[in-house]
Amino acid sequence: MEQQLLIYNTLSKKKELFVPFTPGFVGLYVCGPTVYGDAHLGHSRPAITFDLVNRYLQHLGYKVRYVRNITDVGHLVADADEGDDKIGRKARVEQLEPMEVVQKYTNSYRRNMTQLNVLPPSIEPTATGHIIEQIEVVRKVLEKGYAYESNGSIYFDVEKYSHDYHYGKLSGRNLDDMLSNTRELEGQEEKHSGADFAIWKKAQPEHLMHWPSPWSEGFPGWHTECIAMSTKYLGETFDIHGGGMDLMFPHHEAEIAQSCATLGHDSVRYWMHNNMITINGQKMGKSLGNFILLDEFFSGTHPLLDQAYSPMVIRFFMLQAQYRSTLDFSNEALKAAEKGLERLMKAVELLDILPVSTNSTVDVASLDKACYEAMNDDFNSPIVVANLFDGVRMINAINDGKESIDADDLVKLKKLYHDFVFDILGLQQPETAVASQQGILNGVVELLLNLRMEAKANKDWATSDRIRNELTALGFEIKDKKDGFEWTLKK
RNA sequence: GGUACCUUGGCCGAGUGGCUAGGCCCCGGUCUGCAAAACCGGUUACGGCGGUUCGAAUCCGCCAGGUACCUCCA
Repeated sequence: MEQQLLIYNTLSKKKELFVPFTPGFVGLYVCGPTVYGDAHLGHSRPAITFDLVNRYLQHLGYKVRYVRNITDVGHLVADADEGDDKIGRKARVEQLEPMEVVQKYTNSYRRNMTQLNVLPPSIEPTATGHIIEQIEVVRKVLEKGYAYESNGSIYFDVEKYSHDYHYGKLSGRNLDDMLSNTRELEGQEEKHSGADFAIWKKAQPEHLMHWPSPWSEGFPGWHTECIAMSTKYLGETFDIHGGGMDLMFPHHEAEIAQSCATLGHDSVRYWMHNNMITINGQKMGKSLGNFILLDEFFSGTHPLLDQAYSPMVIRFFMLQAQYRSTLDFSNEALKAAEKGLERLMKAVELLDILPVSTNSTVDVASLDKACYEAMNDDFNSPIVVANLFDGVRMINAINDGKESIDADDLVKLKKLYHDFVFDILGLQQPETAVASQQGILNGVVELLLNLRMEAKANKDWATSDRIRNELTALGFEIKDKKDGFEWTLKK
């Protein structure tokens, strides 16, 4: 089935029909993390957003090359250009080699992403692995005349660029406003204009990370890594570039500038930006001190958290909001997501034991259509989830004998849930208890419940209630049936 | 100060000119010895004031409140 996918393009501020540059193939580039600390909740938003994009494009049959970089150099701390490199500073604080810092936090980022069931990208290039390519970008910008050297550093000449191209077209900014509003910062005497930005920085003696270049012993400046790596792996024109909204300016604006300056045209056809996560209505941010690490969510150790939340609850919680909306965190909202996910997953399990009839009283085709329509409308996952919950009611009704389904529809329904719940939304059944203990546990519980059956037969309610209540207190859920029982161990 | 966005029921969140998503919570009912689960039903909405329209949560204006970006940020 041919799907007409609409993607909201931040550049045009409109939903546009997605047509890949090369039929059947999609090039997807997403700004990854700067690895100088453990991943927090904010990192999971773009990761999950573009995992959804990646998964859905693949589901539609596209061959996707998904590139997500690891930034391990080149992001400066502090306001002025002469601040430290984040990685270098962290290395000094932790008494580590810079690459040890990089390795440590790359590992923890990948571990968290796996926990969230985020599929690994096809290529995960690092900035330090592409110094040569970045130097080449700087060289080309110089060659085209859109940069100048100043004391061993190279600056992008924004004013000159804006004569020939539109600087600010992505973020809706205008250069004159920017110039008149630019803060007076120290260390800018090397720049011709406040709007200019360094694309190569001469290293000061205290810098731990530096490389030789035609201009100085130094390190890449801002925004060059993405253009260098996206061009290398996806070509001079590629389909989708994603990232957080906070990167629109200056990062992505500067990427466009470097791309136009070196290639003479835009590289990116569809710009996608996920919105921010807020906590009590305020953005999470390192400088605000209100960010919660993913590991803290999974263990429930942060003071703001009432309890631990499993990675799948975090994932499901995010998918219940559209990626372009802000999403406000609260314990109440996460607990609601946890219960909802449990209800959804129970229904998915029921699919395997649903009674089959000779005719259907349910409309699987409409449900299927509604799910695809939601995804095709700029990846509207909350609508998909809502549709899946409509289906949960359908599944439960069939299980209760109030509706019926034929074999053909049941196959379609199973495929629908498999495709959307597992393949596209990327949800997983919660991990089961250790297998070796499972069998013993089953036996013990069955024994107790059989005793309870006997007590019930004798109308010994005190005994039967005691067994049930104490099992419930231990975390079991007991369901009485007409001629027996069912039980599950929650969590 | 400049620019952009947002304000939906107890909570989270879709929708974006008429047919009032969905989840969680709450209340009733069916079932049950009682519960739980499931199912059925119900309650509570579109920040305020104007305007356009046969009709506005949806379009326009003003006001109020909030958020983000403006070289740390996902």
